[in-house]
Amino acid sequence: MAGNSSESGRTVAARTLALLGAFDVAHPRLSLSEMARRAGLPLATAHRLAGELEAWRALDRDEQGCYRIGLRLWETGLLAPVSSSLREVALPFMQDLYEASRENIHLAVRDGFDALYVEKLSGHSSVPVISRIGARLPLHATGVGKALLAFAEPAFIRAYCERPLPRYTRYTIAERGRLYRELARTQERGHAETNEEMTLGSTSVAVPIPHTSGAPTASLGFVAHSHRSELTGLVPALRAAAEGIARRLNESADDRAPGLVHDPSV
Amino acid sequence: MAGNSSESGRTVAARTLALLGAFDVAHPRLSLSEMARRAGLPLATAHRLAGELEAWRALDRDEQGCYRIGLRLWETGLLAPVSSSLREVALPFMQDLYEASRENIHLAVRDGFDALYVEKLSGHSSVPVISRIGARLPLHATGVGKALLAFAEPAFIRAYCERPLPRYTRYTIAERGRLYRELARTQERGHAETNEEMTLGSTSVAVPIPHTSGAPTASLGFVAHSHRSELTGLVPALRAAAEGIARRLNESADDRAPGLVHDPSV
DNA sequence: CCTGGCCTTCCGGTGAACGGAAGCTAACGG
DNA sequence: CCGTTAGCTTCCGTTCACCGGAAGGCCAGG
Repeated sequence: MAGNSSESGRTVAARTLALLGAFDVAHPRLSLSEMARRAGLPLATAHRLAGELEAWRALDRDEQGCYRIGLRLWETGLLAPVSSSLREVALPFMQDLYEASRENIHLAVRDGFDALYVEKLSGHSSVPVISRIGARLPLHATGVGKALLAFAEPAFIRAYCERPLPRYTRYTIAERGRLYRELARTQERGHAETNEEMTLGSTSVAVPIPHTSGAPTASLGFVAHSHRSELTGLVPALRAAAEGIARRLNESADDRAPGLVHDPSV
Repeated sequence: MAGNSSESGRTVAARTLALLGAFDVAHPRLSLSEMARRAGLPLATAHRLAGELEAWRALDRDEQGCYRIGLRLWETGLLAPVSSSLREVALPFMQDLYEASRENIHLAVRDGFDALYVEKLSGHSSVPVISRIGARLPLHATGVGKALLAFAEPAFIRAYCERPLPRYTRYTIAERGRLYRELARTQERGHAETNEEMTLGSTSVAVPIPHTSGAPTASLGFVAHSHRSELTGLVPALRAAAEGIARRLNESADDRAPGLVHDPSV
């Protein structure tokens, strides 16, 4: 920065992004002071930068003057491949699965050490689940998570298991050795299963969405009440959908290769 | 800025946001040079700022080095009220409507002079439509758009009609006087209808989602093939859903009022 | 080997950015 | 009515982060 910056070496861009980073699921609505405190910025600086974000509509203000994430940022975020490609392709398949089963359906990708939920369909008849679009849940205790983890590169699996494995219920597989065995079984079967490992009373199955080269980038799964045990019967349908999604994803990737840049407006 | 800035008066924050603004639906994937050109920035500047955006994961790079919107920006965008409140509340109602009708269902809000599509459900049996989550379509030629326009403040209606009204098909109501009459009829009926006004072969009905005070903030509508004329029969279901959504939205707004800031993590 | 397109790194001058302090507004209580 | 508190907004002199032309790298195509 310039001037009497208290903390040298922090760029304007980084401070601006820190303001956006002050928002999270528990804090989707912040006053200027809260935002400044959470971003670690002096009030006057936060005020100036927030003004610029507001002008671009990355932030909005409600009647009380509190800041919220703005429409333009939401719109821009929709351009991320995870939404514009993956979600777009997967949604019709997920609706088919929903109509056939009436159970919760999740689509997740791996991001760092988390399963990131990209889409979720659920009706009134399905079990209420804690997931939510944009939610991050652990790889070792969810169906979609285990499907992502079991088919990841061995080095990643090892790295994941080295870390502490939080326990959510008494059924969570929180011991390294048991998790390795569970992942090996998942690889053999070709699909992941969970039983009350994240939430008591819920059971799930999931399959990876294959990728042409290497580890899967996404996974697809059902969650239901644990007393309904026919979930494994839905695995073939799940696998067919996953393969359909993979095929469509590769097609659109090929589309892109020859032209490299097709830019109608320039 | 500092230094030998060619264009004075443009702040770093504004340039950073201009880089994000270089992306749109037709350009979700940009090389550094394209991004710089579209943002109106010198290459070296764009390179530096893009590096900061990438570090925060507001941008990602693919195998070829091209930039795309990053996961973190997508995640942050989900915190916008339009997604975290409106969409979350409306989705179960929309699924009910879909199961009962098997038609396309749209949820839109007004943003400036556009209808902004917030959510869309459609099955394989429904007509393919041009809408897409995040799409912007005109207020005078779509069902959800007319529902938003007809129940807006009179001053806004006048301002909208002053502007040129683009024509999309020979059925588009592109004349000011006819549009006024159509909006009056929409107000009396309490719901909007369109007939091939945006797309030949498609018809739609829509209702506003009432707001405690003043103009509706959102609207909900069906789109179907125009030869299926029973769409008006679905209006009561649509209206019931809109009222349900409005009630749930007001409840959650009330939750917020007493505590003003309920912040479990601080 | 040369050429063209694109990405990345370097570096010195300078004006945009910084943030403490003061002013402002609103709500509350005595 | 006025003192107090809490939060937002504005002001302004100092200074260092930013700027971007230029040079260097890299790759593919001729």
